[in-house]
Amino acid sequence: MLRGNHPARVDDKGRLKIPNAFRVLLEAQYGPEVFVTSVTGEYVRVYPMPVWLEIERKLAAVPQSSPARQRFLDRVNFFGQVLSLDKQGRVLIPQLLRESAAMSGEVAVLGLMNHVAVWNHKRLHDRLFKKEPFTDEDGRVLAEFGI
Amino acid sequence: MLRGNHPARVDDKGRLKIPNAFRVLLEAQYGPEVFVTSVTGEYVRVYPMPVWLEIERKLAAVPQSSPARQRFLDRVNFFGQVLSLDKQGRVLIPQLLRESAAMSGEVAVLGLMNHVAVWNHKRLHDRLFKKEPFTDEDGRVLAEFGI
DNA sequence: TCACTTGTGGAAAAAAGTGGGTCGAAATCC
DNA sequence: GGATTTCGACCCACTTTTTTCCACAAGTGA
Repeated sequence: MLRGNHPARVDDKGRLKIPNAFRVLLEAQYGPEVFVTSVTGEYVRVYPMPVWLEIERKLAAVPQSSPARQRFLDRVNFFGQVLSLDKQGRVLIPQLLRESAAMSGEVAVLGLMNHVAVWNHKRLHDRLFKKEPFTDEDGRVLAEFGI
Repeated sequence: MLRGNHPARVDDKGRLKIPNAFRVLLEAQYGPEVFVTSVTGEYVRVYPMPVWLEIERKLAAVPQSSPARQRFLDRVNFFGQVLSLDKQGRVLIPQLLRESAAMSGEVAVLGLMNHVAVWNHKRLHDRLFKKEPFTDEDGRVLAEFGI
């Protein structure tokens, strides 16, 4: 299970090094192939191929796709691509994603159980701590779960 | 059960020595793996892995995550990492936490039953005695509980 | 004082991450 | 169509970081 944030960087060629802590788990459990995509273009998600196939299966099982669901799928496909890790454990982020999701320089690779999300570090930090400052509501949640 | 404050220090390499009083209890009851995180970046919490998994389980059980709760989780994940104690009973605090939570030099390791909180000593002291001076209200609480 | 535990610092080894270079395929432009 | 450029795949070598291990210092109690 993938958890926590391992910082990484996207180099000038657009290659993202998957931090080893994640890479080892991913490869051991799911193999070298991944599906890279984004819904909003704000950040990128990297799914191990088997996990992505399962998601696809679920989506296909829905009998009549609503317009919203259809649009969603179109978006995912617009940005989507099957990739595999190179010998150094890197994936080449497609140009389209690099631009919209600001995949360059410092990024945060977040473990989300069976896949990872990749954010431009600054973008995520601003979002979590500047745009959305700590509130009383947060305090309540904190107390509720003892975190 | 972990209680009280054991001072410790974070060395130049960012390694935090878990005071032995805590370490022995932690390892004996939960093993060497911990989840280190923070919500605000102000201070750090170190959970034995089994304890953290239990919290995760509880969080997952909440049916519809509110935006507040989701944001909260994102924050925890942003600062989080799975680590394990080395042979000397130290954990390497991730850079991100070292910076935001001022994890260097003297720190206070506070026992909170099933996990510990780690504060920069000065920061905690200032907070408790300068920013939040002792008030009549405190006196009342003190009397109420006979502390 | 001596044995023993706890905490500290740092060297050496191993692993992880980084930066390019080359080559071939595909796209682009005369 | 042929020359030129761009881009991605693959590979190699270097640098940096992390881990592991060892040894010593300080503190404690008998």
